[in-house]
Amino acid sequence: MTRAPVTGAFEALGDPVRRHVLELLAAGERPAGEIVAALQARAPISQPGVSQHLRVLRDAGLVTVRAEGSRRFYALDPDGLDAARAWLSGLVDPLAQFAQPLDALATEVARGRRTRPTTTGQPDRPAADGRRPA
Amino acid sequence: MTRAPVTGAFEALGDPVRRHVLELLAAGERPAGEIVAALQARAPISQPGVSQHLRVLRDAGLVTVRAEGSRRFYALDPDGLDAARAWLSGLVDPLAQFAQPLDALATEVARGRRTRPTTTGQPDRPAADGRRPA
DNA sequence: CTCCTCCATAAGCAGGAACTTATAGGTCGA
DNA sequence: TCGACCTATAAGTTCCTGCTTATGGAGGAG
Repeated sequence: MTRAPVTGAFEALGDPVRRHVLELLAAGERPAGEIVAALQARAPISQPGVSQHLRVLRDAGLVTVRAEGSRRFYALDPDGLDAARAWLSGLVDPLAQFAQPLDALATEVARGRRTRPTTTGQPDRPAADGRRPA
Repeated sequence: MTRAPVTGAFEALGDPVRRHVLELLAAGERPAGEIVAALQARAPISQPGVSQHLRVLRDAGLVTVRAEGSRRFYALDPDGLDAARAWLSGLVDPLAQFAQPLDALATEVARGRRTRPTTTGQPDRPAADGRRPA
């Protein structure tokens, strides 16, 4: 249920502003206000506009929110991001489904095993877009 | 110059139909006609519609085209896909830029070193969306 | 040369995505 | 309690994206 549908993830990643938000969050969690300020420093955008983007990212399972007082701290959600990455890996080579764990291990080693033990979820297989025509 | 702008890649990945195309191509290169047929087997779409999607994928550097007689064979472009994957990796952990080569190695091993020697391109850093306001 | 196949581009239209302003809901300090 | 943040939602508009039909050009088969 905490499942991140890759499908929605790529839709969310399609927007430059949202990618920018993710890059900001790569440096660590931030309250919405700071995100708004950071984005506005680069291009004119309203606070509600940013808020809406944040919602999309959250619905896509790419970020998480933590409420502290009146502020909402946003952070990257490794699960969602890994799911997307896994999908891409699965494209180039089906066997990469196997390589995934190794992949994660390599990353883990590289970072000195900073945080979580096994982020490696088993995401959806490459599959399944629901297409809706007219 | 053969550079694949990650930026455009994610835009291309945002569409379900295009993701479906990529999944088809994961099984190997195919002429446009087969792609059209395969997509139409799942949902009603016209030949020009598919052709346009293919163009977007090509412009994004996610697929390549090879002309053979009157047919155009499309295939996945590992460079573009790896670039996208690298961007995602860079998000979760900046050091993953290092992990990338290892990552590729793991994949290589898993597949039994089927094809190309070093696909591993050096993609763009996380950066830079051009925002266009009014 | 003529026809047929395969694929791409052109043009036009419709639905949705992203932006805006306005407003409401919490939380904290005075 | 009152007022000042901080953030989310509502409502409305605009523009972009994806779809369609129509058409053109290039490559074999006859």
